[in-house]
Amino acid sequence: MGNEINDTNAVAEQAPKARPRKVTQAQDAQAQILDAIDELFYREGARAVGVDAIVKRAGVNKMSLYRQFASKDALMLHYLAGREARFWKYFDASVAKHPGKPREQLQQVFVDMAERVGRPGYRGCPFVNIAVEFPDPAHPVRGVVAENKKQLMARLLKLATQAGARDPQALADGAALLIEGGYTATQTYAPGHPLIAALPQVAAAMIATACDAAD
Amino acid sequence: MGNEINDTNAVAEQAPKARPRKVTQAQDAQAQILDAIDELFYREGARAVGVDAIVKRAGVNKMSLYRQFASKDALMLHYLAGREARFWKYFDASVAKHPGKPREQLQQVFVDMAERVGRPGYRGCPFVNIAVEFPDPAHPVRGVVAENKKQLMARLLKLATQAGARDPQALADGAALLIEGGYTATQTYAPGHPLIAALPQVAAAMIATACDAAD
DNA sequence: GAATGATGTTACCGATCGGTAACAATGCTT
DNA sequence: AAGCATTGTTACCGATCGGTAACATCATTC
Repeated sequence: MGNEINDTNAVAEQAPKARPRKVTQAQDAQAQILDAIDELFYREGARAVGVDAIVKRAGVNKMSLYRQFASKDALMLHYLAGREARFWKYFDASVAKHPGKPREQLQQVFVDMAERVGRPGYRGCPFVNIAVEFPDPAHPVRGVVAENKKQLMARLLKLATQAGARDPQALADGAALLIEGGYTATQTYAPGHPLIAALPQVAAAMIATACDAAD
Repeated sequence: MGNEINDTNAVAEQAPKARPRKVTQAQDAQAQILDAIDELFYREGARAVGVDAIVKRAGVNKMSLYRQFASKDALMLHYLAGREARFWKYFDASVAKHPGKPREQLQQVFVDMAERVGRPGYRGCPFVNIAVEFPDPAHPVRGVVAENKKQLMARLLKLATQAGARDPQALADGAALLIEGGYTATQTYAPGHPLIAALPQVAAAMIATACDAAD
């Protein structure tokens, strides 16, 4: 509601010790912080990025950060929540391209993933990265990672079942391994490595073997 | 009242403080340091482990470390060299179990790997981990990782070719993706997750599809 | 206009980071 | 015994880590 932008640019009267001060709404600061960590944590790693770098990029003050978030751990949880939402947005978009055709849906997941992670500068799966950065399984971030992968496995199993695989769990396992492998290969090999481009074909062969009649 | 605490600068006259001092050979200290980093870097991550923790665990002095190694980066390179040797020892051991049978050799790589990485407390592929911890592709450690994976791909391609795959490169790509996926899944899922145990079966199906006559 | 609570700013905390200077003690060589 | 290089020890460096106290300034409400 209500008020206009504060005009801090009125320099008509310069008080001797009064310095123009930028006043930000709490929610604005929060949004800027979330934008900053989404970029910084992903690009450089949560462990490597300090709060000073975060506030600098967000353009807010450090105290503004700590009045919105309890700790850096809390920041990481918010970061992961945002990344998880984005992940499912991608996943659902792939599925939505082939309504009622689970086999094509599963295949499309790999096609879109290969396109996405194959781009130069791709930095890998944020869940994989943060799991590696925080080896302690009891660390809060590990819970978010586990939950994401658990739901992913459930979705894969559902698709494999709907696709008519003889052994749906086996196909879901294979798909899950290929997904983790595709993510990781972008870092150990390279985002543009032919291995990444081969991901859809490898998945296609796996799906075909699992679904087509053989025995 | 003491001014003896006050002067930390000039310690001229003091009682003879003869203290027993442990003297270690340089090579002994070096070996202890290498043992320490092999454990610490792998267990907690190279980024999370400080040199103070290293010298403490190695039982040597910090200066002894810096007289043997130029920097922490140099330590990480030594660590990776050791890990690479161990990796190829495992790989060659799997291959050696089936002389002259490339298809069984390739399969055995997955069987042994699943057993190894499925153990509780497994902390993932050291190359994957350090690549994630140091996002900058120009960092020295990334070169070691790239070289290891490049050689792995070459070995996989060789095995796939010898195994008579119709498209050896496709099989090698699939195998490489499964390997990366198996490593990573131990961290994002868990070392004891059924997904890891399913790795050999998934690989077996992939190998069969790639090698058995179809068209 | 005064009170009030939210925000901005500065300065600081203890701990740890990777790395080093300076010097005391040792062992080996001659 | 004397010299000498190597090793052990302490104490320290500047930078950065995550996090906070204290206070100045703001916007809003009474």
